[in-house]
Amino acid sequence: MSRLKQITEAVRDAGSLGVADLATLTGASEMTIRRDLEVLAAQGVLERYRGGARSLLLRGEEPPFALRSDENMDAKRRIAQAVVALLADGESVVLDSGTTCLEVARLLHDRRLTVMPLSLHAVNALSSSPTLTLLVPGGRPRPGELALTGPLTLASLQALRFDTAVIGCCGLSAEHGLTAFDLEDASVKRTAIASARRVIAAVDASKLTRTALAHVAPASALHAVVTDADGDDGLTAAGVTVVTA
Amino acid sequence: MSRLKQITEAVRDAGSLGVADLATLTGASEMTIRRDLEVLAAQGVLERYRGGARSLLLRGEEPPFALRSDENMDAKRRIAQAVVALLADGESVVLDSGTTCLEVARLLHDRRLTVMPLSLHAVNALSSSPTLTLLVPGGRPRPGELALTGPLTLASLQALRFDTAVIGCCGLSAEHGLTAFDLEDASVKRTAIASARRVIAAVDASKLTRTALAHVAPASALHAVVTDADGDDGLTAAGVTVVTA
DNA sequence: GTGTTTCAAACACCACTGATGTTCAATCCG
DNA sequence: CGGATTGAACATCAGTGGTGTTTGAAACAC
Repeated sequence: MSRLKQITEAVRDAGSLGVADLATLTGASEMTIRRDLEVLAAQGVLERYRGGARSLLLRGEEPPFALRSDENMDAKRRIAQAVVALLADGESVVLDSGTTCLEVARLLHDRRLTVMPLSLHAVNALSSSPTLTLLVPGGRPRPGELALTGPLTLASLQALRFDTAVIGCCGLSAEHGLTAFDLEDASVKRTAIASARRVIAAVDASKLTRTALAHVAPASALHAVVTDADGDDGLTAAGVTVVTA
Repeated sequence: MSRLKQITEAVRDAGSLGVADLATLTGASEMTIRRDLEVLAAQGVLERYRGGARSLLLRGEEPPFALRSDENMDAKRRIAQAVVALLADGESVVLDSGTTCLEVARLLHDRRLTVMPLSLHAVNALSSSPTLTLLVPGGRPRPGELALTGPLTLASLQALRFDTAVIGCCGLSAEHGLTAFDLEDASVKRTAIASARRVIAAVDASKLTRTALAHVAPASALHAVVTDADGDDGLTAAGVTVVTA
């Protein structure tokens, strides 16, 4: 686990912590801790005060992208591999934001597809590909996440029809369907789903038990769910194909 | 001058050249030359054959972005500084693609503005800014250049009204107005100009004598031209304010 | 105001990365 | 077949980013 994440969790659990405590905890020098706290404060994770920092992370809120990106890497990579196996050459694909979908993007680099990623991270991962046709949606990128949202994004999606939508999410259950932390994001996901003939959800197992604030779509809107553990949770009963990577 | 550019020009001037010749010319080893040629072939600059490479660069065609980006850096930076000095806080700005405008983007990082860049390079330069509101236009990024073009880009521009358009170009003269190498690019620039109240052209002196294929707008459509040398070329007579950086 | 704590800039250090050169076996072309 | 060319593998080296230490300044407590 990276020191940044270690600090984030320690401060979140304690509410607030001193620089010296964090130095002891991590084994790093106080100066390094200060530099880390500066980074985390810039990300909005916590708030500096003289001598320490206090957490700004609320329950039910998502930790910032930079801290999630290297979490569960192997699970995400396996899920991504299973997802790209479901895509046929020549297809047009809309690719959601999030760390799991970013792994999917990395695997698409040499494929022959038309892809519209909904996050600038994925756009950057794909912009050097000579083989695929890249379509960038308009929109306002959310800081850190770089997920595109807003009316320009919705308009870009509504102007097109895709063969497949690959959707990541923050929560998925048979009962509550697909849910997201951010309202704007949810509306983008909904529009992406509406403009695709086939919908694949890429969800690591930790999301299968969670439910987030914003409702995106019922589980029945999904054609396939790719996940890394066999916690089915009644999705098969709801008529969804569950693929275990 | 970078070795890549040196190789590009040598091959362009000779039509084709051997690996050994290039090694002697640049002072690098043959292996390094081969690796360079591989890079340049991937950029579409030249074509490999056993023992050497042949140029693919036509006259009147633009060398790829990666080779232009470090050309005339100081001139570009001075022009960019003069351009940002013309922008007031709170303004909404559409920022064209190209290397000069990328320098402008770098200087906007800490300003308070609303910016829509027309190239992914500029988007990346600005995506970490906490102070400005970044709007990404939709579109298809052109390889290398990463300039956004196509109907999605035009639609994004037409949906908005900007205070100022900062436009780069490939050629500018009082007689032929603003011109660009790429037809799609020209249509994007034209739309950007049409959706802005004020138009600033950022043009280094080498462009003031050149004229490219695609017509964008007459010189009279520009409110100000920022350039690095005082080669006026009759622009002032055409009613354009010329700012020399 | 004074003393203590905390902070940030400056510098040194180290690991790591990316670019380059060298070697050598495989490959291509005449 | 034979010489030239190539690309893979390894060694080397400079540049970079992250970390620790020092030191003077700033902030806080009294």
